[in-house]
Amino acid sequence: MRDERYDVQRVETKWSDRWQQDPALYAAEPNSTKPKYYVLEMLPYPSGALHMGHVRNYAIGDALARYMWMNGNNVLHPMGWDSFGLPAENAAIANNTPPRVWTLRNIDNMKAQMKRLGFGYDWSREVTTCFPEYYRWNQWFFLKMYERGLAYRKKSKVNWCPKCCTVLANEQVVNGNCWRHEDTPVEQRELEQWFLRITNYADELLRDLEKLGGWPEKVRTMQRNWIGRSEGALVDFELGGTVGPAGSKITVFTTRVDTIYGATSVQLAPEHPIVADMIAKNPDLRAKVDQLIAEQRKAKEVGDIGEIEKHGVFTGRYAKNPFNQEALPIWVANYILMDYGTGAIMSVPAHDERDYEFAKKYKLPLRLVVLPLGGDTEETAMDPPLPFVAEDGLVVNSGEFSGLTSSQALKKMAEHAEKNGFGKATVTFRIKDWGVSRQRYWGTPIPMLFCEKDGIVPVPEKDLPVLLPENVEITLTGGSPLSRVPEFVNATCPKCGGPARRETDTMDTFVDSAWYFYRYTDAHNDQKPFDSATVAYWFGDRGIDQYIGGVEHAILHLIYSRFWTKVMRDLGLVKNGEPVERLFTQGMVIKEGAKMSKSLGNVVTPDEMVARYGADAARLYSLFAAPPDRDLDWQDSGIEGIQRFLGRVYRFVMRNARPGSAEWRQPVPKQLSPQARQVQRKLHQTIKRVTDDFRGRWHFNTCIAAIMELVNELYATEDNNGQSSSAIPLPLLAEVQRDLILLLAPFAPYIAHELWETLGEHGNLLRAPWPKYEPELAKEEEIEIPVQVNGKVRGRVRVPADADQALVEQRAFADEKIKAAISGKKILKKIYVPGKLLNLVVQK
RNA sequence: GCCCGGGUGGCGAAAUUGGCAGACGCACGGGACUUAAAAUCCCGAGUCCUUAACGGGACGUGCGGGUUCGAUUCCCGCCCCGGGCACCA
Repeated sequence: MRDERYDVQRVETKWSDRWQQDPALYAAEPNSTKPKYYVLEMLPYPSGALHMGHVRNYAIGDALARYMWMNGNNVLHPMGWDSFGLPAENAAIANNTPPRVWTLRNIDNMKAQMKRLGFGYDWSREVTTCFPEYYRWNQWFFLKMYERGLAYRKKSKVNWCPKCCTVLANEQVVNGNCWRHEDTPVEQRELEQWFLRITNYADELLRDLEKLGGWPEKVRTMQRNWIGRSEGALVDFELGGTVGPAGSKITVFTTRVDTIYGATSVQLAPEHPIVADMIAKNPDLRAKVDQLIAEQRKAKEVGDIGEIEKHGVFTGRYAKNPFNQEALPIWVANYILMDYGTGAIMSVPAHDERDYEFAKKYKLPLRLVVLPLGGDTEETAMDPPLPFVAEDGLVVNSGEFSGLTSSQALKKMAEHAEKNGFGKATVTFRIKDWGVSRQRYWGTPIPMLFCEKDGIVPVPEKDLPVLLPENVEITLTGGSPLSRVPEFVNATCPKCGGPARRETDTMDTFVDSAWYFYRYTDAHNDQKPFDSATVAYWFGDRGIDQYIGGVEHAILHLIYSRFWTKVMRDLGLVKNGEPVERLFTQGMVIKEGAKMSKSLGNVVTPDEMVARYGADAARLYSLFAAPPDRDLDWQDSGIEGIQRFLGRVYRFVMRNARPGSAEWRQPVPKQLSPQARQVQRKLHQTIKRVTDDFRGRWHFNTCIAAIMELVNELYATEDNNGQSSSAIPLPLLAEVQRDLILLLAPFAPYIAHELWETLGEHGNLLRAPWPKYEPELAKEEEIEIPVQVNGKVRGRVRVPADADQALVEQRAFADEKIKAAISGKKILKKIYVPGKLLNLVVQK
């Protein structure tokens, strides 16, 4: 009798070895006539080892890829390594190992882990971003952008992380701290930096979010906030007196120019350039302004700039409101930010919360210039509670604009300002150009030269790649490590042949991940980043069919990728305007309600799980324990249950497979015993549930639960000897086992392959057709209808599935419990929901 | 403060269109097998009250209201947890 215990390690290593000997197994097919499907999981940083979050991410993607293969698609399912980055340099210092060696060792280890976990990737397309074969195209794109004015150099205040010893993009600053060092405040430094003009695309990036119906609303909202489009007007206030250069003026940005007659002061950011001029003329101001700057910096560092106590100082100067020629006092205030708008505002205390608070504190006048629109009582209309900030209202006390609504006035006043040369309607964005220079070694060298004679000169395309030199001494201080490598720095100017100095900064690693998924389609092209026709095949008009990753990349990686795609489209390289059609963001893996971390000692590692329970169990549990979009609380006892379930599947098949029997491949008889019908019905209901979820909401936890129910049903047919009941004809027993294995295959490929063989199947399981759901066979013949009396269930009746109301009522009225519940009461109403329930409403 | 999620047994969760709340799994209890244990198989189980027992009853999806024959599901008001944004002018 074949009833051995499931030897997970034996079976999994057997198949793992077989799969590795067959590289074509998971490869996309060339010249395929099948529909294409591109499923992608976010590539990992090779930090050393996979964690459970990776396992969950890849288990979702791999299940989908396998489902798509089984449904006859030509699937592209690649994997790669986001392998530039600072941790490699830290490790180099700590272990005295070159970043390249450390990185490649990690890749080897993580790749072995992935293979052991059974993820089906097309390794022939593997992309490793730290290889010159890849990063030369980063450099190529950079040159293309430079040609088009999309890459430029400017001196600017930048975010500097003292731990990384490098610059951070705005996106990499979290609450004033470094995104990698959450306890390290970012410093401001003035540096010459390379920027990519993402702001050129700000409007399109915002607009196209509307097209991304396959993205989570949450991610779209985050991007919308990040882009931060705001319509308003610029208005010039001329400076009175002699401060500043002759004829100088302060330009304010406002979204509410309709309230400009209510302005009672002008407020400047402490770091506004004109403040420096004022200090020069009036040194008494310096101490106070310095204090405001300090307050602002401190608040930014702590991350509560939103709660800073408002302070300000009057400069003693006045500026002229161009609408009514009124001289307004100029103040410097700590709640005005230099990096938004123009760093200057007009203060309208009657119609702005912040201005109101400030004006109250410093006893500045309030002037009401907008009243509520009709509908309000006369009294509140004339005297609304202040500040009155409603979006629309009636403009009053505003010269020729009085009587207009706010929305009319916004337009008219902007036009008026433009006609008279002191302002215009404008749009500002919160998003800034992407600073890509990093003063680090382990990244893509920026392909630029500095020549004393010719200035900034791009490296000619034919000289790419600019190779990252080996054997570079790495320290975390003193700026770019490359600047200390003379062989690298000293170059020849391609224009004049004279000496030139090479750019020693490297690129932000988000450049690498901004376009890597295009490279997978044509990973070995040494003439171009990729062949456009090949990309067109895999991306279609709308991008990657399904992208899966963590929500932590909602703005950084995903906004850069969208930008890069639009640039490539404008370069004529791709046709799609967006990189990703459908995006899925999975939840985090936590343990005992907390993030897994070494300090909490609650880390569960994939290696440990594979060794104890096997890859199938680890994958299945990570899909079973919660719906994939929610956080998953890892419980060791939970994975034990999955292990038990896999053992049940294994033992059932080992006991009931009869591939040698003559009947094994016969068609299932039409006439079946009730018990056999029950099994057949359950099978088709299960096929429907699993298939529907793959096509729809991806609640794999309920798919797996459904498969468990099917297995429980099968166990219920077994007699005491562990033999399936003779009431189940062999052809049906064969079919239900085959389909069970097929349904399980996307989630637990190892056991599925093993048992597929046990069932006498020799073909490739990955290409076996997905089981077909037949509604007729899934149908119940008899159903139970709950009968309610006044909304409470008082009994149940069994009726044929197609019973009409009359029959249900007849059975209900014959039921003792129902009779008792309604005896002597008048029936007011009968509600019958076909196939669902009968509710009798009786007099109380 | 604003915008998204979420709140259901001892625990992870399910209920897809307003129709039997708690599928599936964990932990737990009982039984079978065993010299014994492990493994395995079977059975039980929301809470409370009641009954010798079979059974019966009430309550129950964060809280308070509402709509409805009927609400975990829809509406209004609140509380708590997680995430994002935040003097953005």
